Amino acid sequence: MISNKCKYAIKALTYIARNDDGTKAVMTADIALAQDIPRKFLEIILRDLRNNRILESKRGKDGGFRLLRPAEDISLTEIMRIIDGPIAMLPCVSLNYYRSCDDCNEAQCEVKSVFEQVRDRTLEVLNGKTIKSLILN
Amino acid sequence: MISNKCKYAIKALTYIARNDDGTKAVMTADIALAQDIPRKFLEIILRDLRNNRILESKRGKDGGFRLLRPAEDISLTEIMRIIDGPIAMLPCVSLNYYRSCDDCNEAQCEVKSVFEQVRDRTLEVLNGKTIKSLILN
DNA sequence: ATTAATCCTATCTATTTGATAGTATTAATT
DNA sequence: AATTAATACTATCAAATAGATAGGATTAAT
Repeated sequence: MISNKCKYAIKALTYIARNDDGTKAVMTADIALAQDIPRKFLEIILRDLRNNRILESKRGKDGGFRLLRPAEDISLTEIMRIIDGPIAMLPCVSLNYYRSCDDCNEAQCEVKSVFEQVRDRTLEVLNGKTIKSLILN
Repeated sequence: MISNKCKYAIKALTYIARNDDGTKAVMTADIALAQDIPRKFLEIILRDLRNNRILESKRGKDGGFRLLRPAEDISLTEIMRIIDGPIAMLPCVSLNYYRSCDDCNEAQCEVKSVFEQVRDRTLEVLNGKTIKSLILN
C-alpha cells in the first residue's frame, strides 16, 4: 500500500499541473478544496515536495506553489520515493533504499528472487508514468 | 513493503515444506533456529497460519506443525493476504480487500489506472509462486 | 509423574500514519 | 505605513501497526 500522504501528493501535483496558467501560483487552499485533502496536512506535503525540488513556493499575498520542472519530467517513482521511501517489497531488493536482511543469507534466500521480479514488473509500469501522463486521461 | 512477519511466515513455510519427512511434525524451535526468527513471534505467526488452514498443529510432546495441503497448493498471494492483508497499492484497486477512497471520484481518478496496472503485473509474478516453487531454487 | 511441545492472554515499546493548532514571516495592495 | 492573505515553521497529538516478550495453561507421549 502507498500512504494517503503519497496519494495526496500525487493528486496535488496533478492539480497544480492542470491549473498553473503561468500567471500566478496555485494556492494550498484551492488544492485542498478541489482534491478533498485536509488543508494543514497538505501544507506539510507541499513543503516536503518543495524541499525535494519538485515544487517552488512563493510566500505572501498571491503566493502558492508551482512545478519547478515541466510535468513530463516529474516521474511517479520520484514522488513515491520522496514521500513513502522504497517501492520494493523487501529492503534487500530495493534499488534506492537497499538494506540487507539480518535474518537471511541473501545468496541462498528463497524469497529474494520473487520480489526482484515483482520490483522489475512494478517499475516497468511506474517508470513510464509522469505527472504529465497522469493528467492526460 | 511486506512486513517482517510476512517474510517470516514464508520462510517458516518453506522450512516446514523442506523438513516434513512424514514421520513427525516440525517444531517451532527448530524453525526459529534455522531461519533466524524470534521464537515467540514465530509462535504467533504459526498459530495464525493454522487458524487460516495453511498448517495443522499437534500439541504435546513430539508436537509441531505440518502443511495442511501439498506445498504446490499454497500460493504466495494467499500467505501475503493472510498476514499483511491487501497486495495492491491502493484500497480502491484491491481485488480481495477493496475499499473505496473517500477523497476521490473513482470514475475520474487519475491515479487508479496506474495502480491497477501495477497490481496486474505484480499478480502475474506472484500468482505462479507457491511454497513448492520457492524451495526448488 | 515427567517432559516437552503448542496454546493463550496480556503486555510492551517504538514507529508510522494522519493529522491539528498556533504563531511567525513574507509580500502584494491600498 | 497599514492591511490582507499567503506560506513557513514548531509543537503536538491520537490511533494504528509493527515487532516483539513474558508467563502460565493445556496437551500428549513416554
